[in-house]
Amino acid sequence: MKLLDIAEVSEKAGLPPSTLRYYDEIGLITPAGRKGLRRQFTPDVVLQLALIEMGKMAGFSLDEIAGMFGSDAKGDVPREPLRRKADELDRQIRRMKTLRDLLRHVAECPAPSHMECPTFRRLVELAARHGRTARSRN
Amino acid sequence: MKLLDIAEVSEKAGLPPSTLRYYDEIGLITPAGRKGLRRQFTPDVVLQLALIEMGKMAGFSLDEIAGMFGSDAKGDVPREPLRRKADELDRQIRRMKTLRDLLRHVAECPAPSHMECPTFRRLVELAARHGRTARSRN
DNA sequence: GTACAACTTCAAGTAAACTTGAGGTCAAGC
DNA sequence: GCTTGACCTCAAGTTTACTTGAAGTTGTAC
Repeated sequence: MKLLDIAEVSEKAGLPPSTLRYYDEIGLITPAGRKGLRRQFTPDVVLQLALIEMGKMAGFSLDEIAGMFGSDAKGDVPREPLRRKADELDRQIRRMKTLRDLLRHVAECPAPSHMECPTFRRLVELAARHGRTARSRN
Repeated sequence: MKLLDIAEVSEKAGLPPSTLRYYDEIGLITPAGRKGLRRQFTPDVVLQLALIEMGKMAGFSLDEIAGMFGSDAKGDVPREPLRRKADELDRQIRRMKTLRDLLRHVAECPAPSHMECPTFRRLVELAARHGRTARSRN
């Protein structure tokens, strides 16, 4: 299995080397080894990084992402938290759809101020309700 | 029209007063007036705040959010950027659905390490492709 | 066998989005 | 009319996620 050096990973993942070093430092990714001082990565790391990017875009912190996928070696990831995160994602997807509709509406709507447009208000109120049932304390 | 003081807004919006003052400071929200030193808000601000929260969860910065909804008074929001943001949201929604499926799969999957599970790899590769076509430089 | 480009470490800096704390103001109830 | 608690301002601190820069190391090509 051919190993990649940091520049290759950087190019394939579209992330600067400094970020990869940082991720290594905090334990999000781990080089397969070193050649001299230089980190050598397995090709899988590119997939891992894609996963990390996805997690970030979904609003999870690097810590949370590490919690989801980083705890290999133990073999046994905590399944219930994962299911809860998936549910949280579902709620968030719903909110994002509302926001998308809202943006499209605003781009179309001729009302002078958004807050004066009944369609706009209805959409925001809808979204607010979704938010309320979803997020609680912390 | 009854005005709300900061504590009432704070409670209705689920945000600490310090955040509301900060949002005021950066111009994201604007009190209708002051009673002495105290900010007085119209009830609409609660809806605005819900909107801001949505934008944040969708990964937009406060600056971007201000750009979407803050530029009232000019009457004329730039429509094309809004449509582009909506499109970006669509792509992100797709990625989040993949991530959700991924999480549900991991919660179910008996494979010792995720990277060894072919279903997992397929999903990540799928998502990576989505990401690639979506995000370019900046 | 030496040059050099690409790596390395480590400390410090940056940006966004808040929070905290000290010290001050003031509207409302008694 | 005075106390009090909720507000205020302003500066400084915090967290997350990186980036930058200085100074050192090393694999590869010549």
